[in-house]
Amino acid sequence: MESVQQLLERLATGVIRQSIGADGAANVRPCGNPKFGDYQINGLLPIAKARGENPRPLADKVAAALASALADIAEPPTVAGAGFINVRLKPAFVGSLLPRVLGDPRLGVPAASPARTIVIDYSAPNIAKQLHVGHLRSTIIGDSIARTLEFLGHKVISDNHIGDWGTQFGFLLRSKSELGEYLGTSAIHLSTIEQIYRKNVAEAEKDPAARDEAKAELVKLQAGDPEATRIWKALCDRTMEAINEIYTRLGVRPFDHTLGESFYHPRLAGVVAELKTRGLAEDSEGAVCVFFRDVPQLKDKPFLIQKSDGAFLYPTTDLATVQYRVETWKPGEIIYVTDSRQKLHFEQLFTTARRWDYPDLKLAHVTFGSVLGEDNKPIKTRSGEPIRLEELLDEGEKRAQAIVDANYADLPEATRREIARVVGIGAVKYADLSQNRVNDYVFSWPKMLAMQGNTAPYLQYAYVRIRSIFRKGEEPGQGVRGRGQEVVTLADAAEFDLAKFILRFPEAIELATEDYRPNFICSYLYDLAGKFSVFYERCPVLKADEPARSSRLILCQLTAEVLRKGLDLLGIQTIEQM
RNA sequence: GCGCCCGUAGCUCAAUUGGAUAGAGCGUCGGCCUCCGGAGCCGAAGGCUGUGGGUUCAACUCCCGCCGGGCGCACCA
Repeated sequence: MESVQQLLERLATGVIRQSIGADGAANVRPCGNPKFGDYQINGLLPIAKARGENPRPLADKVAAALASALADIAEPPTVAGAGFINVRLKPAFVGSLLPRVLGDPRLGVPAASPARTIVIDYSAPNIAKQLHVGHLRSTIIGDSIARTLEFLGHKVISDNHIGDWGTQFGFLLRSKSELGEYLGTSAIHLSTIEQIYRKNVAEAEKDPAARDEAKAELVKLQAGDPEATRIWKALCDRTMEAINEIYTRLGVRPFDHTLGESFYHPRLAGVVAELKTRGLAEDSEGAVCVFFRDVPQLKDKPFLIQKSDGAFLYPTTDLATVQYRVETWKPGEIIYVTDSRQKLHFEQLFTTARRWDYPDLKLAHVTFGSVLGEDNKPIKTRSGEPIRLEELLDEGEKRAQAIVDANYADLPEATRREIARVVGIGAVKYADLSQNRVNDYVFSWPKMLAMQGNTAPYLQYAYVRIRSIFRKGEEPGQGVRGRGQEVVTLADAAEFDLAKFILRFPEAIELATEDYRPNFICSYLYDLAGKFSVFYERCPVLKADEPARSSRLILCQLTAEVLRKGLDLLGIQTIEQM
């Protein structure tokens, strides 16, 4: 269904055209300050400027015409400031909308039009390595963006671009008999594989013979040697098994595709040849490069697609990946979620891809900053190693468990454990998603697990309190829907305020989608929970007389559903009690 | 050297993409429990948005210059 903002935009733009004959958009925004009203029309200022007229008289004219056009929707609009038109919604209009939102599986969020095919590339772990904090942001930000785009009705294709090819396998395969033993018999832990890798790297640093052996192993693998290939395959399988366990714990959606770098290997020579033929790439100092001489920021930053020894590089694979994705899925857009340090690489990649064959393809690099420790430096263990995701999730659950045990000793143990799991994992994810992704953020257990402030536990608790009303009142919740009640009465200011805010869920989704910023969903949900709290303190639900009781139950139900859906778009679960 | 990103309350962060009086949490101070879950709610104090110019009816937001911090820049990914 159409959102309130869209409705106002459509109507006001029409009125502007009719009343003053201008083509400009109404540019409807929520009012920054509620004292002015609910929505403000900002579009008259640019129109007046273009015409060289005083905006106030123009705005007066439009406001007068709007009064009748919006008669059922809003109070007569008023003009304020430099030429803003303020719109104040009528309770009856808002009340009439709520049952429709309740009956809408999308909770009032309009479907994307047109729906597009969007490939999203995130997480991208490496074979033979454990997931660590470095993978956390890409994985959960990507997952949330994928969920949100899909909710809007787009065709989303998630593709995990695994690091399954490259020099690390030379070092690993040097120990292939050792690996073969482990991989052949039982499940080997990734930490053992990492140890073997580190041992070989260390040896190669000291001993040139060891280095040559590693190189020779890599060559064998790349030439398709059966033994090397078998071990490599087993390493990939074992790693993905372990990584999928973490994905399951994290609650990220399964990837639609997991196509690693190795998948693109057969295409690489062709990519280089084609770019050279097309004149986009050229030989330089023995290697093959793409230059961007006409782009000021990139003019002294070549993009290397083939080494002087003939080997291909990360950029080559990424170009081949674009080619494959376009051929296979014909997407309108490809989104990459990686840390901001790779920004230059993606600028080069995108520029090259556009020049190559894909001028109309939208390419987006969604960047994010580092996770910092309490010392404001990238978070590490005492020994300087990256923190493994497994440990991190363990600790989150453990800390949540301690809080739950202390507060709810009366609940059965299994219930407490489930609560701790949902709260602990949710807290870690929410702490990350609630922040503007471009900044670094400081990782802090006490803050993310706090019950007050913009945290997952606070929102989960808000949800639980609402569900508790339905349990207590023996109202099944779903019973509220389909009761056939047409109008919600909104007598109290707190009811009206909450109701209007529920109708703004689509705005939050739109903001979050435009710039791939899940934190807009977070701050909306936090504000929603705050408005609900005010309502909850001031307006008894179960003890209220009709029709207030039914109306309030609908408000409760809607708040709960929006909270649950919003958290779901963040990849965070809710529970019924905690 | 070149390029990119970031400087907002004591601390950790928001700010609807150029809109009206820059908002939260923590911390500090003060209120609210015969009432649906107090892990809660309400209120107060706290700001020259790093800095100097510019564009605009309007700038935390855009442009230029400084000062701080981070990151990246030819054979790793």
